[in-house]
Amino acid sequence: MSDTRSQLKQIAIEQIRRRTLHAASFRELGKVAGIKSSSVHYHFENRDALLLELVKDYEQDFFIRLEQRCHELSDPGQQLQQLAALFLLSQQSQYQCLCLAFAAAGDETNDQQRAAVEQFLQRLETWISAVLARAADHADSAPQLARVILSALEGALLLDRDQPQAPRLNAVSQWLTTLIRSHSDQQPETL
Amino acid sequence: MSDTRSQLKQIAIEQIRRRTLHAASFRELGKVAGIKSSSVHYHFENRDALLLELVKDYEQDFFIRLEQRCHELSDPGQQLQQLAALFLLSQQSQYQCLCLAFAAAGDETNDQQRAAVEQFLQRLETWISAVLARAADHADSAPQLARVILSALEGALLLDRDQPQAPRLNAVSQWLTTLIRSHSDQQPETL
DNA sequence: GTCTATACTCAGATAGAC
DNA sequence: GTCTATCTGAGTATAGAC
Repeated sequence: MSDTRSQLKQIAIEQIRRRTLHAASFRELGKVAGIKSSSVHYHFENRDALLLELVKDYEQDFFIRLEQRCHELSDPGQQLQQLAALFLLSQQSQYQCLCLAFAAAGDETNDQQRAAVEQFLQRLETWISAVLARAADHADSAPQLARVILSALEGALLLDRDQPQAPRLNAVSQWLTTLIRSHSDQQPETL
Repeated sequence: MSDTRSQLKQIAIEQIRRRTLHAASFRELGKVAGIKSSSVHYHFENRDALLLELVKDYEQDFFIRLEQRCHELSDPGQQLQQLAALFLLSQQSQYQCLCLAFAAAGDETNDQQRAAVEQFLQRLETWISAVLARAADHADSAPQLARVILSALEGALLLDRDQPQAPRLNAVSQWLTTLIRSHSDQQPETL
């Protein structure tokens, strides 16, 4: 699977998530990988093609990890916490959400890339909504609440950039637990 | 107040909020204003100085508008709705939050600028928290809930970029009304 | 205040040698 | 696969003419 190629993709992801989309230039990728930018062009048709590939990979990887974590969990509240844990882990590693970085880049992305980002967001919204629907009597409001939760998680991750204590993301994570508690019957044991 | 200077600042704000921080280059500002980039340098020491000025202006303008809207409102629920309305208006005009654009720009900003952004965020958090504290019995959780609300509003605004229907931001706005309803005694009249 | 001219750097992309 | 060399265009910034 072409070692250099996948290495370049990994470097690109790091640049985007730790810095900005803009920072993932062919020159920079080459510099980090120890080759010239012209050699990077050998592995990818152009920059836009690479970026699109990254978004699609990201969606795959994200949901694989999410499902792995929720795999043997039946409680909706615990599943939501796993999602929050994924965001908290990301924050601790000083990683942004790749898709949010794309969203923030605005017209520096093309239509295909924007569509791929939107697909990721809607898939995650759908996932959250399905979890909520199983949690309580709020089956009607689940899609709406899912949008709020996604917005809060993504917003908090971005706002807590350079904030080691992650005050916003922790607040969101904590809020999620209270949300589920009021939606389901079970009592919390130890917090 | 130097017409050209304030015009350049206005153009810069538009570039950042409609596109990205990156799009607010001296060349671009000059092009839109009809002068050369070297002439832009006459009005601002350098780009970083301009950007810092913009963030400080933004904080001022934002809270002036917010206070104007809440001026003769005593109900906390209505005040929160005015905040949401500000975000919805922004979305309709296809404007991002300037501070979120800075946050997303990561290391393309300097320490001073990041500090100014963080100051804006904390001031808004404090404002929301104060409103919440007056709303109900949740005085303890007000600061935490304020962080969730701010994250949700900012996140939704960014996620709904290029989404004319603004599904996330509308969901957040609606969620805010239910929040207050359950926190206060009064019944909603007409939505 | 604005211009031209210039210096330097960075970006994407391609041609052709090895 | 990677290199050098090159083109084009964009960015910050400065010096000095008008």
